[in-house]
Amino acid sequence: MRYSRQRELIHEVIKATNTHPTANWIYKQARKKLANISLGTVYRNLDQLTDAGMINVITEGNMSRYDWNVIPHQHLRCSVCGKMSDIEIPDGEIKEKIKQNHQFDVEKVEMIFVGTCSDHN
Amino acid sequence: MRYSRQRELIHEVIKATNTHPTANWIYKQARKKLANISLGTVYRNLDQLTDAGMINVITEGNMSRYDWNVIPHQHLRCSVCGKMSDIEIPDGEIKEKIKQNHQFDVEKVEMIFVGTCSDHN
DNA sequence: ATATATATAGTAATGATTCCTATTACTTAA
DNA sequence: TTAAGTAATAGGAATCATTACTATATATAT
Ligand SMILES: [Mn+2]
Ligand SMILES: [Mn+2]
Ligand SMILES: [Zn+2]
Ligand SMILES: [Zn+2]
Repeated sequence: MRYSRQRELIHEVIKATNTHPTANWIYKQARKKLANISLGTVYRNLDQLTDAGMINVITEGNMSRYDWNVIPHQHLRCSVCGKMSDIEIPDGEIKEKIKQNHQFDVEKVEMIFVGTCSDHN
Repeated sequence: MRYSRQRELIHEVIKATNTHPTANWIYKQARKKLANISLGTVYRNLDQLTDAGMINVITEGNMSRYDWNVIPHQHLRCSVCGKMSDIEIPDGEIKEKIKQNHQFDVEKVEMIFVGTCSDHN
């Protein structure tokens, strides 16, 4: 994967937010710095950055969301405002139980807790 | 929601499999009994059955999958063969901790454990 | 049996994502 | 410092899941 200004910019955009943005949001931000970057380029680089382990992708729902935080963690999604926030859940014990009870080797854990965030009391 | 032969058939198709099928798979099965049922009808009824709590929908990945089992449970997805199987994870304790630590009311828990199933040893 | 409203089939539209291709721009080695 | 060689890009077309539209059909209450 050789250097490109576009990929660096896309990575910077993702690193600058905690909102778990969509590809289109990243595209719009990137265009502010590089007026004619294309949406295809954004998608291609998001895939490459994901494959390289430099970002994470969250595939729940009808649109993928991207995350600069590659340390394993899980998410709370508010069904009222749509905000997605981080939560740490230790999953070593769960993985071990799944291995024992189902003979299933867990590589990746995806938990989404849908509910109402503290902004709506 | 008034009776229709199409909705009954769609529900029957879902109840007859443990594969967590997609809308298109359900459509193809349904056509075997009702040759000109339309895909739009399948989608509309899947939504209605979901809203009525008669089936569940799994929204991980790029296609929704449907589940006759409405008792809360979670899923293992094999990245080799794509098979999706059920797993029971007690989540009451997790929900309580999320409430205390994040002031977030969890309504729905979606966990997917991606890995390798016992068919590939 | 009739009226009313809901559901359907068939088709068009949408929206996210992927694919295609001529051109551009990193990178490496003379 | 050039000049390949090749990976990456912009722009646009294509794909695929899902949703919207609409004229017709059907369920259900009276
Ligand atoms: Mn996160
Ligand atoms: Mn299930
Ligand atoms: Zn909220
Ligand atoms: Zn498998």
